[in-house]
Amino acid sequence: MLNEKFFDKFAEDLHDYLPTLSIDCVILGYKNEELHVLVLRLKDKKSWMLPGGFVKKDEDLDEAAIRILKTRTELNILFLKQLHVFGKKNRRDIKALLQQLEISNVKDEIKNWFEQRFISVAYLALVNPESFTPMPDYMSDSIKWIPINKIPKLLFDHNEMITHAKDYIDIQLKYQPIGLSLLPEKFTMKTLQKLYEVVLDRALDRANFQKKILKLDFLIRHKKQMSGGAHRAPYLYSFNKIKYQEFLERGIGFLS
Amino acid sequence: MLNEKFFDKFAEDLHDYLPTLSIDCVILGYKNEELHVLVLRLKDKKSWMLPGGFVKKDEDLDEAAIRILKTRTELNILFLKQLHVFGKKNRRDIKALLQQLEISNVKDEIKNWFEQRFISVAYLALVNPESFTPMPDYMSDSIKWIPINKIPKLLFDHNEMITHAKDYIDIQLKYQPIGLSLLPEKFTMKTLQKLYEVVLDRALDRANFQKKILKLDFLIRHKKQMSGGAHRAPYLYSFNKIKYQEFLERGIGFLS
DNA sequence: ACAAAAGTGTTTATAATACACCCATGA
DNA sequence: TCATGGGTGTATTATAAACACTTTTGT
Repeated sequence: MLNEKFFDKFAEDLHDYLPTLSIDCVILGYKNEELHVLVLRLKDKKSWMLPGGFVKKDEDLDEAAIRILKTRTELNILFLKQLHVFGKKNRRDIKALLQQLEISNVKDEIKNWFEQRFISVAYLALVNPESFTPMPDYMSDSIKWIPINKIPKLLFDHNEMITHAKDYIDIQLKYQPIGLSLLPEKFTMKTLQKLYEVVLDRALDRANFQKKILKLDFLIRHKKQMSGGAHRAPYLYSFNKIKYQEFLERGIGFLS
Repeated sequence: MLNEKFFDKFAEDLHDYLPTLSIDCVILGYKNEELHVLVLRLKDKKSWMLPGGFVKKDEDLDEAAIRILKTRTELNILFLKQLHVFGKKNRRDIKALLQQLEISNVKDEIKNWFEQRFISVAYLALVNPESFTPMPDYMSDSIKWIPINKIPKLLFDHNEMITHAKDYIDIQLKYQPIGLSLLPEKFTMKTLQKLYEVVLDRALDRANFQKKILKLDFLIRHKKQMSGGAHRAPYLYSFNKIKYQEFLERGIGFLS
C-alpha cells in the first residue's frame, strides 16, 4: 500500500499536532470563463474532498494554512483568508473516512487520531490556475479543478464550505476589488469584466464597467496591445498593487 | 478561596471538554448613546478580559457559545455570530493568567489545562443592556459594561477581538440593518438614528435618514406617542421582525 | 472597405444630499 | 405665543444605466 510509509511517519509525528483541530481549504481559481475549485479524489476513486491538514503545536493557525496550501499548489503568495469554523459535533462521518482511507488495518494511534471529533477551520484561497500544477497527497490519488457549479457530493461538510466561500466572494465583490490573485499578470478589460460577470452571475454593461473600473484607478494601462482577432486591439492592464491593496483595506463599495 | 469548590468540580469535568479550544465572546450593547462591551474583571482586581469558556465534547460549537453567553446574560435569543478564530501560537501569556487566576496552588490537572495552547473562536453577540443584569463567574469578581472607546488593556488578544467586532459591525451596517438586538422594544426615530451615528461615527441628516429607513419598510409605526420635552411628540417604532429578518438575509446595501 | 470588437461620449433615469417649511407640544 | 424638536416636501447634485458613436484592426 502506497501510503503505509507515510502513515508510519505520521504516527511518529502525531504528538506534534494539536488534537481535534483541522484545516480545510477552498482553493478557487478562474479559467475557461468559470470559477473552479481544487478538489482531491481519494484512493477509493469514489470519494472527493477538499485539501486539508492539521495544525502543529508550534505554528500559528495561519502558518498551518499556508503550509497546507504549499503542499498542493507550490505557491508562495496568494489571497488567503479564514472563512469560518465548522464545529457541529457530528460533522464527520468517521466510519466512511476510515474505509476510504484504507487505514482500517493501520496502527491504533493513527486510527484513534482520525476517529477524533474535529473542529475544522475553513480557509479561502484565490489562485491563478495557470501558474502551477496541483499535487495530490498521501491519501488522494488525484487532484482536479472542478467548476464550482459541478462539484460532486464531497465528504463531511465540505460542500457547505464551498457554499460559504461562494457567498463570501459574492458579498465581497460588491465592495472590494478582486482579480489580483485570479488573473494572469496582464489581462484585457474584457477578461476582467468576464470574471466579474461569472462571479456576479449577470451581464454587465461594457462601457459602464470600463468607466467604473478605470475611475477607481488601481489598474495600470500598458501601451502594448494584443494581436488576435480581426478588430481593434485592446489595451492590456495590470494591477497597481499598492493602490489595489489600499482598496482591499478600505473596502469601499464600488459595484452596485 | 472562593473558587476552590468550582475548580474541584471543574477538575472532575475536564475530560468532558475538547482540549486546546476555547470560545471568547464580544458582547456589544448600546446605552447612553454609546456602544458598550461586556468585560470581566479578574479577582486580582487589575486584569480585564472577555467572557469565555470551553467546548464540550458532545455539543456543537455554536451550542457552546450560547451556553457560555447564557451563564452571563440570562438571555435566550440574541444576535450571535462567529467572528474569527484567533490562533497565534503565543497568543496567551500563560504565566500571567495563572497568577491572575490565583490557581498556582491548585491541582495539577487544572494547571495543565490552563497551560495548554488554546485556539480561540471569537463570537459576536448584540444585546440590549437594559434587558438583563450581567453575572460574573468563577474567575471574575465583577462584570461591567465599558464604552467601546474606553476599553482598558485586556488579557491576551482580547482587545484585538473587540477591534475585529467593531470592524465587522462597521461593514455590516452598510448593507444590513441593525438595531433589533440593540434597542428596546419601542423606540423613536431619533434613537435609531443616534445608534447609527454612534456606530458609523458621523452625523446623518435627520430628514433623509427617516425617509431611507421608512422606505425599507421594516419598521412598524405606533399611534401612541411619548411625552417629554416641550415639543411635538415623536412616533414610537418597533421592528417588523419578519421583514427585518428578510433584510438580514438579503443584506442589501441601504446606507451609503 | 467592411466586420468585429474596443474605446469614448451623451442622454436619461435614479438615488443621495442639503435644506426649507410647517406641525405639535409644554412651558 | 414662543422655543424646540418632529415630520414632510422640494431643489440640487451626484451616481448609475442605457445606448449611440467613433476608432482600430485583420481580412
